[in-house]
Amino acid sequence: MEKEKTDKKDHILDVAERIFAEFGYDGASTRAISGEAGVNMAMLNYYFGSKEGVFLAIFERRIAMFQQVLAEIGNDTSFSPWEKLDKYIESYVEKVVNNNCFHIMLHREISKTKKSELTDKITAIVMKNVTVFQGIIADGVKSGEFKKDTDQELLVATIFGTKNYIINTPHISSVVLGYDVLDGEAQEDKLKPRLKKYLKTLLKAYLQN
Amino acid sequence: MEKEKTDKKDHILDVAERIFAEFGYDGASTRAISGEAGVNMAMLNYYFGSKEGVFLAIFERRIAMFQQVLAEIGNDTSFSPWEKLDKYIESYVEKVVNNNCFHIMLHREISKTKKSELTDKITAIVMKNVTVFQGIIADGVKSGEFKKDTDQELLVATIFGTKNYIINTPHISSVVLGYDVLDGEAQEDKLKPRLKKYLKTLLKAYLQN
DNA sequence: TTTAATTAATTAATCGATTGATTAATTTTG
DNA sequence: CAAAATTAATCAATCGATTAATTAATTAAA
Repeated sequence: MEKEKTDKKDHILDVAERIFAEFGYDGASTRAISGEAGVNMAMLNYYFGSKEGVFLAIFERRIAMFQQVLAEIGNDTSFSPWEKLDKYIESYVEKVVNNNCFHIMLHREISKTKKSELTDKITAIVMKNVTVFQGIIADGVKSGEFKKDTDQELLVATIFGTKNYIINTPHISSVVLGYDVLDGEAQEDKLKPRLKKYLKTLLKAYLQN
Repeated sequence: MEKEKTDKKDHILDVAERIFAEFGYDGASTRAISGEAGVNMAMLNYYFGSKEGVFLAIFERRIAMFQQVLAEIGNDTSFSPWEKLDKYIESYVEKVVNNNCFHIMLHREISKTKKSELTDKITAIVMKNVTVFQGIIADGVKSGEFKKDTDQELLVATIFGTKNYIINTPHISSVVLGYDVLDGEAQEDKLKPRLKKYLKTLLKAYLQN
């Protein structure tokens, strides 16, 4: 019973995540979400309080995933900067591609120039990831393993931006790459390994002495 | 009079572009747009037919800008691949930063996974730019000036993605870079030259033999 | 174990507010 | 005067949210 309820809630959040990715936060109506999820509209408010509550619940559910990535690599001193970089790329590409709906939803909201409670919250979450990556780069430069005269900040934009471009503009990137980047099978067979390899190569080209 | 009318229309589109960037297409109400522009709400429909008409009018107004970039460099055979690349970066960074509201608005809409007439239109526009860039890279590889074993498609994602990340997630990139990336003065003094230089360096590192 | 009481889950109907759009009347312009 | 521009008022539709009533599930009492 307790388990079933959680499953039902999870099902609603799964559907909501997809609908938010399809239509955007404002474009996704609670009727569309509840209808697609096969539950009464009032259940959304019963479970999550409000539409924004649904949105935030999706976030809370995924935050754990993000922080796991950080915990894995973050302050592990047994790895070299290059190894850390590799592990970070591996782990991050994996998580982002697997949760592309959430990722698309997140970035659509954060791209609103008007500040709000929501954009602040999202910014804080994303910044955690950025900071870890920045730390790895900074350490590598400090220890002399990475080239000195690099633009560390814009390199951040490149790594996250490349990944965003592929995931967040699927209509474009699917044409460029020649296969549907949102298709699960294509992601496993083609996109993930290719993207990992490319990002590593790119970083090496730019950071190597 | 004819001139004034055009000015008024342009003013409305300027305001609408900003509001769309702030709140997204669905989040931006026609009342907010007309109110901010200081015109009666009915004028939007009188001039542009509908809310979507306003949105499309913004596009039509900016498309010229995009195609200008293409015309400048596109098929000019007097430039070497490296020169073309330089010019493309210069021109593109300039246009995108100057029209960041439009750019944000465009990418928010194109990130909707659900296909629609609108996403198709936007995709077609963006693809024109992508194709030109791809052509420059392909030519360079063909002529032997660029390294052979590169991932040309993902390099596209990197160039456009880096720029997108800075412009489309201003709350993040402003923190990372240390200044407001949406501020006109900071854009001229810091962002533009830095971004141009970085992208050229990055391309050189990845493409040079 | 059966039954009564209590809580949780779910539904259909409806609320007021806001949305984009339209109308008809008015003002401005040529 | 005639055409274009502009306004205030209002339209139906949709939005998120709430209500009160009903069913299902859990617990307590006998």
